[in-house]
Amino acid sequence: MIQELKANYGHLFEDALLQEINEVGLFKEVPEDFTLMEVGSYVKSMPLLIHGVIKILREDKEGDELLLYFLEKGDTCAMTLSCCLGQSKSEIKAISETDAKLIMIPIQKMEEWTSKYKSWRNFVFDSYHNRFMEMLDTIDKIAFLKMDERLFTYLTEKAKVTKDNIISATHQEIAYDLHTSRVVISRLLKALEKERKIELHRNRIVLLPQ
Amino acid sequence: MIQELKANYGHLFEDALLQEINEVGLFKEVPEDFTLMEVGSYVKSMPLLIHGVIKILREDKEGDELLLYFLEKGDTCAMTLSCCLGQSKSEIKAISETDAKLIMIPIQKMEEWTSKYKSWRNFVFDSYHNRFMEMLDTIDKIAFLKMDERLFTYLTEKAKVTKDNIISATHQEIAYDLHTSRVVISRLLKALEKERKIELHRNRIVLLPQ
DNA sequence: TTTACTCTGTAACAAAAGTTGCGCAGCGTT
DNA sequence: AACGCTGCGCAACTTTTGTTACAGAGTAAA
Repeated sequence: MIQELKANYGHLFEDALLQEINEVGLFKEVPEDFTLMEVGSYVKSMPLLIHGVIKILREDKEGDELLLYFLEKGDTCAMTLSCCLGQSKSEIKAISETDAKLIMIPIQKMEEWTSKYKSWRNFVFDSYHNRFMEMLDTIDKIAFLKMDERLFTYLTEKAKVTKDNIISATHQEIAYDLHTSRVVISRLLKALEKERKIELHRNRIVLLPQ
Repeated sequence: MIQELKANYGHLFEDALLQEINEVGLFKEVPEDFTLMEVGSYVKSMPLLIHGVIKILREDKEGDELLLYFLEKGDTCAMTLSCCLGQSKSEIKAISETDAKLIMIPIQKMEEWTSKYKSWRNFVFDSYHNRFMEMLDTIDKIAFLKMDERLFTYLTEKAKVTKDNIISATHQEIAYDLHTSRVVISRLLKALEKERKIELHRNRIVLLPQ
């Protein structure tokens, strides 16, 4: 584990902290589409993402979903931070978008490290900052963009995080992420295809270079 | 100043910290509708809200606005925190909803206190947590609610923070906060009046007890 | 009082998004 | 090949939201 830890967090944390992480951290490997966290579940540990992509979703009482943002390697989940420190339940859902590798840190260590390591404190603050910016970005998108623009940004961002111009998803899955209906997505995808921005296939969308 | 500081933050901070705040903090009193922060402005100090209500807005390139949430006494602005620590420009706009009293803390002190005082650290983390929850709430509202529900929640929340069932605002002002058009607001307000949830007057909306 | 301005109500229309229903193509299973 | 399932396309329609235009009410200043 130590190599992967160093590769991703070596520039952030001092050696003593890396050592501690290595001792208490639990290495975890999950396949694609694995539910890492459910709404309402208690948070017992905080994940450091080493490899892969995690998508963070919001869910309302009716079970409607909305994609908030993607986490990539080097990221951690601000909600977990927030919940650990606030001792509360998770307000979000986390699902692996690809297979992923994580290091799980027991929450007791978090407070300890916050006083002990300046680099850890900075990491936590930075994470909050980054997630805060992502949230603003998400709000911008739902508030200021129309569905066709949201859809296209969704596709490009998904291509970006997975580093693949081919998006493997059904129209229904995309509709869930954007909180709309399958028909609407099909309609708008068709329009994007007519504009020669994408190519449509079964279970697969190809982003065309502009 | 020390009394107002103690009254609002005494239970949070230890005496030594209160003393420091009292020494370096700048007391500031602003009237209603005063712009405390513009998008793109540099953040030089962090506000602790002592009295009044501040509304936090998001603005896009076209100048379209959207209300994010209200800050009340005991709150601080997470964006300021985030910007101070990240050394960046403000991404939001802050306007006093009522007249307000604040204590402005120079940003240099923030880092210092973060290592020095556990209570300060907790305050900062709690603020992040609270703001994070507010953001989720805002996202829920724009993503999952229709405009009529958003309007009604807006009115009840505004009544709650100002502690007044009479809301003094024009339809246009409400439209700006909810990022829609005046006509839409007028239409929906009329419907709410027909449902006997509100009473409409010029420049004034009365929330009726249910 | 007259004037000017702001705020609100309403109609008529346009655009965007959501809904329903159905047909068919692709694909794996039997 | 026949069957069944899922994914997609499409038409027709409804609802919601946004736009434009205008009239009248309320208010303040001249």
